[in-house]
Amino acid sequence: MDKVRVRFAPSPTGPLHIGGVRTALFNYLFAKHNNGEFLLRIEDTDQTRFVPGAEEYIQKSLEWVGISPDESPWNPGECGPYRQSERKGMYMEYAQKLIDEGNAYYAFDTPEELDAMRERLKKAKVATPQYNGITRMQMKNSLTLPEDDVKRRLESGEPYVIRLKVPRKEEVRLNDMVRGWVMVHSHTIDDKILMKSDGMPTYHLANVVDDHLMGITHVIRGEEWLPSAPLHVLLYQYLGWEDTMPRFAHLPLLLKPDGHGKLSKRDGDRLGFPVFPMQWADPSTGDISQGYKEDGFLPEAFINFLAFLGWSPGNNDEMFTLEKLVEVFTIERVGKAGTKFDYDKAKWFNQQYLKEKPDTELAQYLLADLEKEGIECSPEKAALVANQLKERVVFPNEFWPEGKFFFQQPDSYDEKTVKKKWKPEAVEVLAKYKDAIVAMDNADFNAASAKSTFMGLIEDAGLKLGQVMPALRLAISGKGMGPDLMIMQEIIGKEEVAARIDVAIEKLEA
RNA sequence: GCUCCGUUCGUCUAGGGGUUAGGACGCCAGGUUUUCAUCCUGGUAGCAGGGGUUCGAAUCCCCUACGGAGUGCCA
Repeated sequence: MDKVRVRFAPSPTGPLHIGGVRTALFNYLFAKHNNGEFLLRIEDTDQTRFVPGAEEYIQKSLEWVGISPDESPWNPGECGPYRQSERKGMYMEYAQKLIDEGNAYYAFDTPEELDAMRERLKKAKVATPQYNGITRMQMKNSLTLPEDDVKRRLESGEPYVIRLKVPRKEEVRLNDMVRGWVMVHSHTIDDKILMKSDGMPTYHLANVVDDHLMGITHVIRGEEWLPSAPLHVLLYQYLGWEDTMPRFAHLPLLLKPDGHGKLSKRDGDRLGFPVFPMQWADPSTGDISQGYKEDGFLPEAFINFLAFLGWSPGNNDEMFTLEKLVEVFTIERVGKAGTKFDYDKAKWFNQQYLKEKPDTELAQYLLADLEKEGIECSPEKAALVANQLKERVVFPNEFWPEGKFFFQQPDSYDEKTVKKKWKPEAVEVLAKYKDAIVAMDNADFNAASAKSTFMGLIEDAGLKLGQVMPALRLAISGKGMGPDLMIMQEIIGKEEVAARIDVAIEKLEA
């Protein structure tokens, strides 16, 4: 058995969306599970749709999630080039072979003539107007025109395309790894254009030729390609490559979370969550679309979530690192039905991974935000703060807004809590507590000593915890809820705690 | 319209002739916690419908319905 080689073949027509990333991921997982290679090929045969920056975006996105290809335009292997536009000269040879063997032909119809043909057929109530075994005999092509006329047109430089001559009556079968045997009658396939008038191949030809030349053993792509897969099978047959034809696996589509239809680039703005792995600025409009990376998703959470869109390990396990996914991933466990995207579950995955991260690593996110705010902080303190916060947030970029009070005096006090819990008897205890800690040695002040001091005073006053604790929290953080109050104080420090109590009393008693 | 593909809790899914149809997210309730979050426990909710085959169907077959994709000198 040849070495497994798969490819991800995006078009650089804009940012990759999560459906594309999932396709890339499944390709990667399949390749690595089988000790194979994962390559990337840029399918840029449509020059009119080229979007600057799209290719770089694809590269960066795959890098971010950790599934960089073994061969690609920016890391070429033996089978280059890896951009179809740069392979332009390679395709005509194969188109010519098809023509020579009677499996393809030249066509000279203009777009207007094609439109007219389709209109005519529609009026005649033909179910599916197509350029096929019947209609091609009424069009302008090398099958209907005299040989010398064809020759003259070709030599005069008249624009032409090359079309596949699809047989009239033939059953085309393919054994899809996800869907099993799929069979279509050749008369439902039309004479697809193989070479465009600009000299570029269409997807169909380029795809088959390149996959063959690059030694691709398995084609794993979205279900939207299933209807044209029989056409590709035909091409492999006519090109004489049937014995090395790759196996196909058509992945279920990613659907809109609400309503119906394929998930699209616009859905992100409409539904309020990203559909792109990374932020994308549209070069023509300047519009910015949010991305998972910038929104605070950890790549391992993003990958884990994506893997479960259309695949499952077959047991109840849910947490899988990329390495673990490689180990257990098989195409057999890919489902057939379309999959709706659930953002809540994506967030849950992120939180699970966030909680497991070491404090020192999480501290980096906080440190970065603090630097932007111009606040100095030691890595040690940042780690302590992250530790207190990590089980209460979903995204690392919430550390700063959620933990502001670790670094700054509260600029306001939660009204509801003030109203309910800022009572004279509590304030009295607070004042005593402040005096008590001011009298303490700095070295003696910590969560434990703060707690025993505070508890002692509450007991002396004949009050309960719940009557005083919220007032202290309010004074320190301005909030009615948050992390452990005693640990908070230890991190913030004795002097600052005392100062904040003073400020709170002053402000709230005014 | 036509061709192809699909359909298990709201969502992601396990289960492929005999299961109390399992798990996860969400939601609800209770517990833990000074509070919130985390965490723990429990609950809610599903085999699209109809025919077969079979002692027995979520599971196999057929039909219907619904959904999706494709139907371009786009990929």
